[in-house]
Amino acid sequence: MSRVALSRLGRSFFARYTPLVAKDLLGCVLVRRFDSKTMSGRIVEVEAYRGRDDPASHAFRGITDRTRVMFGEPGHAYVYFTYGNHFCLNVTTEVQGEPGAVLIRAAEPMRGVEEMRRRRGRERLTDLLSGPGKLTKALGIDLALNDEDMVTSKKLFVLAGKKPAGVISSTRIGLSAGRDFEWRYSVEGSRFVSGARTHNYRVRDAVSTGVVG
DNA sequence: ATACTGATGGCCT
DNA sequence: GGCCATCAGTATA
Repeated sequence: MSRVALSRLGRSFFARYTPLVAKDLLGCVLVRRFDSKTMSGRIVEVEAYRGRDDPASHAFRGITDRTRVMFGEPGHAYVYFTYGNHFCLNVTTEVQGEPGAVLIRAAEPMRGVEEMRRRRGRERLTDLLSGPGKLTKALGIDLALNDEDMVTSKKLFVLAGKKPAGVISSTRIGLSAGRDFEWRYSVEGSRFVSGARTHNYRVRDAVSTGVVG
């Protein structure tokens, strides 16, 4: 059995222009580790958020209690609670003092699938990590992990991965300001991105399995 | 396939 | 008080 040693992403990876970090995170492996369980997924969809130049960013209006970690050391988890129901996971970017973060929107399940199913209460692989709120629920990520240093953490980190063949950039989702930037990046052709169900993939699945809902 | 809506709570003006 | 970096369900067709 052969094994490829994947190395953890270091500080310098994150200390760069946020849209570049976002694009380079595609294909990397997000790992969530508990004492006895490990879950992981290949990142397939992300969004970049910056600061004063980005009206969609939480950091647009400057530093607050919530956004402080976006201004801090790169490579930390920025976790926030939204819509009264969900958590979203970001990784901070840019050099210390310069705000930036990449929202991890979707991933392809790898290790710990049964644990993710249990936490999500859903069976299909494409329902486990295919959206920012789903992903945090499946991986057990909440405010307790806010500001976690993902460069050194045993609980949450990112491994380098294979660069995807095709990358699509598009406008970001679920916001009103900042619609002009194409800072959403996704792996071309992936069935594991958010909203895939409402596009062509359901049809393809139905054909390949011979089952139509 | 698309549209909409309720849940539910923190953040910011 | 209004607005969300969301999701799951329902309605309509």
